[in-house]
Parts: sequence; structure tokens; C-alpha cells
Amino acid sequence: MRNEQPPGGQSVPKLSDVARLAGVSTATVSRCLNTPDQVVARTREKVLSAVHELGYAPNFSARSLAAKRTNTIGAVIPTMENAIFARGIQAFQEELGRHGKTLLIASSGYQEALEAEQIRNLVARGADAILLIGYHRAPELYTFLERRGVPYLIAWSFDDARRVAAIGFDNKLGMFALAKKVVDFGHRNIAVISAPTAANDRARDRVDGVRQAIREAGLDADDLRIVETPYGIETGAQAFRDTMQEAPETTAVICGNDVLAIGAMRAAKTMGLRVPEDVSITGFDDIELATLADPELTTVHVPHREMGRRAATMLIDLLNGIPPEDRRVELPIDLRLRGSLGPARTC
Amino acid sequence: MRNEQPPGGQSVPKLSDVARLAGVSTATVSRCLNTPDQVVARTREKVLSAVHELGYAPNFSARSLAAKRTNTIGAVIPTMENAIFARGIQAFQEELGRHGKTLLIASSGYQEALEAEQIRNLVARGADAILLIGYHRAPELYTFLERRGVPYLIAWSFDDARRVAAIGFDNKLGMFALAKKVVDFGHRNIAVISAPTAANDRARDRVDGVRQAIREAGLDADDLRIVETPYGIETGAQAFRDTMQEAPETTAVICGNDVLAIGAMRAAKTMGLRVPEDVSITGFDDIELATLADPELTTVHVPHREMGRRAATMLIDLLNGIPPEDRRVELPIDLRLRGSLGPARTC
DNA sequence: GAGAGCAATGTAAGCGCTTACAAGGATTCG
DNA sequence: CGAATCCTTGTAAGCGCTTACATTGCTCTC
Repeated sequence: MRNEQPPGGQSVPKLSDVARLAGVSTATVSRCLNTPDQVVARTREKVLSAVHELGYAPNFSARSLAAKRTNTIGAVIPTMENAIFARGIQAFQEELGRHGKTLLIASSGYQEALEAEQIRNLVARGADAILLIGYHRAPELYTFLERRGVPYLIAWSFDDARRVAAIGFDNKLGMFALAKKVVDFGHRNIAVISAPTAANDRARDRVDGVRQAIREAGLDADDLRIVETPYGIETGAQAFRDTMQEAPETTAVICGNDVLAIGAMRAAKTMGLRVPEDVSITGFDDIELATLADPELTTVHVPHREMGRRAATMLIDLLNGIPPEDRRVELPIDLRLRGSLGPARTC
Repeated sequence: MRNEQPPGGQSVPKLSDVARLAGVSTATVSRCLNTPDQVVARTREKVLSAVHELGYAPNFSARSLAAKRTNTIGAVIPTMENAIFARGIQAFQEELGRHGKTLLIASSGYQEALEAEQIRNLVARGADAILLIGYHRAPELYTFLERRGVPYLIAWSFDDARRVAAIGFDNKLGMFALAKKVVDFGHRNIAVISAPTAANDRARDRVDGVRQAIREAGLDADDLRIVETPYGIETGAQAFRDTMQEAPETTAVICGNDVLAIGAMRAAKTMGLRVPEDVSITGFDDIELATLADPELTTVHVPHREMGRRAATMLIDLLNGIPPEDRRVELPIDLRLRGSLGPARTC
């Protein structure tokens, strides 16, 4: 815990020091701290004042070891760098804090193997429960968690067919609604810039949503130009440039997320294309950037903070033994139609 | 650690299970895992294959309790929501991971009392060392950390006069250079929108930098209009509106950070003010948003990723006993002159 | 070839806490 | 008023690991 005997002076007080000072047993001190109602008021005061006097703080490792519980919740997110998860995770953490839990965050950099490692790592570190983003991962990981008895919750995705605990939204439906609007605006030459779909069900669902909208509009989904590129503004910009060069007839570019869309808008600007007169661009997530862009970005709004907050309470419910099947929440999402989407140019 | 006996079946393997299977003592297994060179190759292989067969993973609580070391580094940052710290912290975490350390993050929401609580919390949770943002905090906290023998590193600020370990930059100097440029552009009616300075030395230093530039230009620093507002795009926008209403003669608004500046730019746009023709706006930090704004934001560039990465190695050095006075790094910062700063309008 | 020296492994004592169980004391009730 | 009951507190056995120290079996050296 400490890497050395504090050179400063006295050593760190332990529970037995408090017990001695208060004139009670260690069990009583422990109870004062954990289940105060089990201790009569007079004793409690004595103990608490001893705690205060010594500046005692429990050693979490010892506590966890003895109690077989760490009060730590783990979360593996694809990235911390972008605002997509930051806001939701912040709310998640705040709510956990309110319940006396600590959050341990790991990021996987959108790499499946790294995610698996991080999950195992969090479990080894004693996470009582784990928050995961999206459903896609090796089945062994799910069985691993179940064997270990570690509850988990999927967030940022929701699929009614899966029986695991989840809070999220229907990525496909959201994108379907948006793509439908794009079609309604008269666009027929549509391109999609997506994050890599191989290990990312959210990205995949979103692309599927576009496809379905295309089909329902009586268009041929095979004509849809789809390009996948890693997450980032610059990659989005590059994908946009490539797309418009190879298919200049494109009038609308549907991006799998706001970050790619912002990149696309920036590329459009440098290419001298006006948005939305020459080309419409849409995103997904409604991060803060969306309304900062000029024109503002048409996108699908996701209630990040609410999702984070409720994910925390759901995870605590799971910890309290509520069965996962009962903890499944689909959040509504809605379109935010803004300036970046306009009627198709009639060339 | 686990909240119940796994319902799935066999229980979690422990070190003694590995020892039994490998036919060695628990001490040998422990050494295999921690100091492999102390174990002869043949034994090591036996042990490792037993580890693999059982799917053994050490219990971190037990390990920490016994070894008095958690391999966990704590960090208390003002907020996770904005990109300011996200990038640096991500790099920090990546580098820690490379050294087998885990990062435990807490956020204080820019509240001094909450920060104190979080620091004590991280220490109680056994953080081997702690990363803090800026110097400003109650002296008791510093003595607390020193008494506990927990090394700490200050980041995002650098003050050569302080002898504690730090990696950062000179906020005052950076802002001084920027403000000088603003003055060079002919601006005489300058306003400052700053984050609250009471508990934030970075914000304070930046304002001081502006003041000094004003004085050195032979202007009266008392004429400088300074408004403080909490961190956020919308608060920045509001502060800008107030400023321009009360002092329409203002030709340049120097913001304490990019987020406030972005808010100001947005407000300018809605007020029909052209940037930089009618009013120049500058920021500080050079977050991603800065180059997405239109016009792009003139700001002070901070090497976030490098700072995060090096903070990690420095903290590990501290853990290895290198004295804090030797671990003090001032990073260079430089101006990024972009479109949002132009000559003062000659009304 | 015997003693010294060293490398590899084993033994066992905790690390600081929680909690099952036991014990004592107060309260209630017939 | 004694037995049954409940409430409060104490006793002590671990939780799973690390590590000081002891032991064993080598390899060297002269």
C-alpha cells in the first residue's frame, strides 16, 4: 500500500489503533464503519472520535480481501479521447460515487484483443461488476464473466433479442430514421463513411440502418458506396475526399458518427464544396461538436448523460442480485435536423 | 472480490491451487510471477503451465495487502468531460500500462473541497503515487501526502520556484506572449474571459500574463476588463455577450481557455459580429476544437500527449526513489496564430 | 574430497480487515 | 421473579498473497 515506512514520522494508523484508543474491539470499530446501526450511539461516538483523532482511513486492500468485495466497478471503453464516451462516463462515475463505488476505467483503443485483456485485468483487480460498450466480443469473455460471477452491463447498444443486462439505444433504428430523412430530401447518390464494423456492432447496426432505408425507398442498396475508416477527424476528412473524388455525383454523405462527420465537413470546406448546397453531411451521437460546426450538423441525438447515470444504478441493482433479464433499458433517440442536411442538388 | 461463490461451477483458482498442481510451494509460484529470474527454468515452466491450465489470475487485493504496493496510480483531474485533460490523461494511462501500472481516475468538478476528498480517497484506496493538476490546494494536503509517503506529481503547471515534482508549462508566460501579439495587432480595448481564478493557479497565471503584457505595452492594466465564469461553451458565450454589451468598444477578447473562446466565437456569430474584423478572439490549450472553429482559433499550444506520457515515467521514477526536486520539467509552449486574431478595427 | 559459497526452493508469519460465532447484559413476559 | 429473547460487543479465524529466513543440494576451490 505504502511503498515505505513514511519518512515523515508516525506510521499510518490501522483499525486496531482505533480500537485501542476507543477502548473497544476491532470488530466494533469495523461495524461502526460498515454497519453503524448495529452499534449503540455512545460507542459509535467514541469510535468515530478516535477515528478522527488518528486520521484513520481504512486500507482498501485489506477490506477487499476480507470482505470479498472491492466496491470498485470497472469499465472498458473504446477511447477516452473523444467526447463520445466522456460525457456518459462522467455521469456514470458521478452516480457511482453517490453510492460509494469507485470507477476503474480502461480503454481498449477500439481493439478487440486489448479489450479482452482489459476485461480480464479489471476482474483480476477485483471489479465487483463491469460496464462494457456494445455487445460484440468473444463468447469466451461472456462465459468468463459468468463463471466468475461478475455482473456486467452493456451500454451504448440495445438489442431486444439479447437477454443480457443492457442500457442503450437502437443504433440501426436511429440511423434508419436519419437515412430516411436523407432520402426524403431527394438524395439518391448517397455514400456512407463508417467506423470499422468488424468488431463494432454499433457501427454495423448503423450501416444496416442506412441500407434498410435505402431498400425501403425502392433504391438498390448495392449501389450504396460504403467506406470504413478508423475513428478520427482527419480520417473522416480523408474518407470524404476519396469518396467525392471517386464518386463526384454523391449528394449526401452519411457518417457513422459525429467525429467522422466533422472531418467530412472540414474536408468539404477545403475542397470548396458548400454544405448542404453541394453536398449534405450527417453524423450520429450529437456530441458537443455537432452544434459548433458551421453549418450545424444534422445528427442522431443520444442521451449520453442519462445513459451513464442509469447505467450506474442498473449495475448496482445487478450487484444486489436483481436478475440481468430485468435490467434492460432501451433509451429513445431522436433526430436533430440541422443545417448540414438539405435538399439534393439537382445537377 | 467476488460477490458470491460463482454459481457457474468451480471456484476461482488461487495461488495455492497452482502450487499444488505444479508440485511446488506457494512461495515458488509467487516468485515465478513476480521475480521470474529467481526461479530455474524447468520449475518456471511447470508453474506457468499450471497457471495456464487453471486460468489463474492473482487476487490484487491480497497481493496489495501482502506487498504493501498496489501498482495503482491515482489521478485527480478537474473534469473528464472536456478535451483539455482527456488527451493528456489518455497518454498518461497508456504509458502507465506499459509499466504494468493501473490508473485510477477521480474528477473534482473544479471544486477544491471535492478534490481534497478525492485525494484522500485515492490514498485510502492504496494509490502508490498521485498525479495532480496545478499547484493550488490546501497545504494540509501536501503534508498529508508527504506523511503518508505517497509521491505526487503536479502537471499542467510549472513554477520553477516550487520544489515539488512537476511537469507543465508556464501559463503566465504563454499568455503573456499571446497577449503581446494581441497588443501588437493594435488592440487597445481588450477584455479577458477567464475561468474562476480563486482555486486555479493556471487560470490565475494566465490572467496575470495578460496583465503583464498590457503593462509592458505602456497601457493601464486597471482598464482591463476581466470577467470570470465557470468552464463551458455556453458560459463563455454568455460572458462574451455581457462583455460586448457593457463595453462595445472592445476589439479583442482574450479567453483563458479554448472552450470559453469557442463559446465566445459562437456568441459573436449570433450577435452578428465578424471575427476577426469586428472583434478578435483568442484561446489557450489548442484542443481539437480550436482548428474546427471558423475562423480557426488563435491560441497557445500545449503538448498534451507528451505531458501525459512523460508524467507517467516521472511518477514511476518517483516511485523508484528519485527525489522530487530532480523531477521537474518545463515543457515549451508556442503560439498558434490563426484566423481569429486580426488587426484592431479602426472605429 | 571436504569445506565454503551460492542458487533454488520451502516454511511460515504476517499484511489489515471482516464476520461467524460466542458471550454477556438488558429487556420482556408469563 | 426466572426464563426466554433480543441487542450489543468481543473473540478469533481466516481472506490470498508476499517475503524473511531456513533449508537443501549444488558447484567451486585448494
